[in-house]
Amino acid sequence: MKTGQKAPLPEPPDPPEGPSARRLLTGDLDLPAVELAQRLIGVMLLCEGVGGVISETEAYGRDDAASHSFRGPTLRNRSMFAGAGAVYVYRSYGLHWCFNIVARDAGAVLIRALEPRSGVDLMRQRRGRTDHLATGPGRLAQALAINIRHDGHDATAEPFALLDRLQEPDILMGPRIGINRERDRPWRFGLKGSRWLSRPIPAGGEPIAASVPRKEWESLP
DNA sequence: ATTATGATGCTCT
DNA sequence: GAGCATCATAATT
Repeated sequence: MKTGQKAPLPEPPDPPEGPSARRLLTGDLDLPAVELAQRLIGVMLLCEGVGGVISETEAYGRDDAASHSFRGPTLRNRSMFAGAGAVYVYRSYGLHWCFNIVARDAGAVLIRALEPRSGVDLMRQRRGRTDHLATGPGRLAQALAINIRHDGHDATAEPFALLDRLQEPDILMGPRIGINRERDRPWRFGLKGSRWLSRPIPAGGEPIAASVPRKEWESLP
């Protein structure tokens, strides 16, 4: 019998998604932030061919005090006002880059984690380690070499690619991480059962029907 | 296992 | 000067 030792994690194989997945277009991204955040779970994100399957997202709405767009356009957040499908990149805590895809009406979806699938060796090299390659927004950006120079680019065009999922995933929801305002909104979404999450989704964050928006979350009290 | 803390740069008050 | 949509390391149960 085994001791309590945890088994080393097998590294992910290359391209299971294959070339058959449809590439998402700007029109696919023109959704309210809460819907887009769910729509992107299971989608493959690549930057110059390096990336994997999105496993965790967070939605930030226009009328959401936790959102960078809440107080209107500024130099930093101008990409959030560039229309759905734009890339919004900002620096976090002075050290890390965070990658967002802009949703409808100056909302955005923070891509918080993905399952490495393509270019894993390069991701390891950039991260300087073999595990925890893209679980967490700062780690993800480092692994994909995303930085401020990508701000304002089109998420559906080179160097980026979004390849659609082939099946509707089961999605968990929970409170967003690292914010102090609007803590009550369960706008963090994760692929059910995935180990590629920055943190587990707390129990009680019940599964929701994949990609079905809940209107009651969309309006402010 | 969980909690604390320092690093670091930019935007807005 | 305050406050971050964070992460890695160290200290502590």
